[in-house]
Amino acid sequence: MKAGPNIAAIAALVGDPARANMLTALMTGHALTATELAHEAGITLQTASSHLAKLHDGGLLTLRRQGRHRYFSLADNDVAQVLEGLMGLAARAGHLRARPGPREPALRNARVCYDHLAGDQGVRLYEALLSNKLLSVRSETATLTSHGKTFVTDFGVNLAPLESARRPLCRLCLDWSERRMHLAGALGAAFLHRFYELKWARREDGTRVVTFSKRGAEAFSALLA
Amino acid sequence: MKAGPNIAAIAALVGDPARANMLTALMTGHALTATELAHEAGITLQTASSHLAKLHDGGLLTLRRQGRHRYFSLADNDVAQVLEGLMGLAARAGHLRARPGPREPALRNARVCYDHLAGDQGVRLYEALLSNKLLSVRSETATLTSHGKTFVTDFGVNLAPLESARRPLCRLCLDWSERRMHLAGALGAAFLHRFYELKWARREDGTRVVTFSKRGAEAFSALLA
DNA sequence: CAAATGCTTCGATTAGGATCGAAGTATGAA
DNA sequence: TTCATACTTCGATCCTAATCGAAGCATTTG
Repeated sequence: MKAGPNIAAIAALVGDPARANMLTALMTGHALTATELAHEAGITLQTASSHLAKLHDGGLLTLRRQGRHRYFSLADNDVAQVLEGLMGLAARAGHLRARPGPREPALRNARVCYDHLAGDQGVRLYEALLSNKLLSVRSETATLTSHGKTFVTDFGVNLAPLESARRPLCRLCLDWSERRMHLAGALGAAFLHRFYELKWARREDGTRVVTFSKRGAEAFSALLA
Repeated sequence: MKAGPNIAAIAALVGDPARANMLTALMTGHALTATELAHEAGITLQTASSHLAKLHDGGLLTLRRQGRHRYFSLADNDVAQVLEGLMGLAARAGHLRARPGPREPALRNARVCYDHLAGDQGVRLYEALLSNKLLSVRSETATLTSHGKTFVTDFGVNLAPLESARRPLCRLCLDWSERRMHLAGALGAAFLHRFYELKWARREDGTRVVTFSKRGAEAFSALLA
């Protein structure tokens, strides 16, 4: 017997197909109700309720009661990151879902990872910030340079509330498709939110796919130049 | 049904206690035989054989036949990283192993993560390299600065074979205990190897714990200063 | 208040897979 | 060739946990 945390319990939680489907659905970053998650996983409400209780007990989900609804979401970005890691291993092992479908390439190009942009475009954003010296990396949390702060503010993101919040401003997250780092944390979320706001991009309903409009893609490229 | 890799299959592999024990044992980075792993997990050889076949099929383990032994090891650092991530979630959820024991603090201080140094000391090393500008981070793979190359060579690491190898020289890895980045990749492995060589540190038998000698700890601190 | 919606708990069924004994295969040593 | 070691395969057993129907609880709406 070895010392250390018991990973089997947590992994077993993710290891059930129904639960894995629910967790995958929550990777959009949206909070979903028990009913929605049951539908997503293709099981009855009773079964879903039991699964959700387990996931909640295991610390993978947070629960927000609102009226007669119970909204579940991923506990935090750490959970999302482990799920992305598992996706990486699964993709490599060739354990792709039944039908890769036409969405697969779109998913690799740009997708929501909990609440920030991942995929090829997510990596592009992160790398551009680095090479333009707007971001400097040190330990897990990157920090904005003074140039970076100006840049972000000019782009229309209000930094003050983000900086005072408990959540780290900049964090790094590893892609399963790109196998490279991209920007997470409050700033990562703020960027994606601003892209939506400017109508540069939008989320495909019920999926993690993010599509850039023609104008949005051009503006995005110009921003990174 | 969502698009994307099937994480349930992989997670289920890790989700069985016997298999999780084997994987945890392999986090030392040492290759182990089926018999050793069976003993480690507390199961018979037949059962272990079946589990190992599944882990191998799932791409989590690599197999090296040597004589009448079959040596299993983790497929690569990606697998180790996901396991570390799971440990982080498990530790947080309070799902610690039966008895934390006196090894737990030692494990947090310094331990082997696949083949490089993790824990508090691992983070110290990484941060010192960064703040002394011996290492610069960009995307997932950090790179040695020219000062860094001199430093590493002076320390007694032969860089040439590492640089020409297929394995990335510097990679980053996230701790479950420290929740911070530390140095992995060929260079991370080389550092740990050199620490052993200089007798600054040694591995506790059968565990992931790394203990620094008094002289070793002093020398290590001096190196990072 | 009653009715409807959203979710949980209980109980019974069922299926998958973890386990080990026994027998079989492969490699090495004598 | 014979024996021993290292491991795999087969088959039977057993147990956990996933599942859903039915009933119960909570909250909102009318």
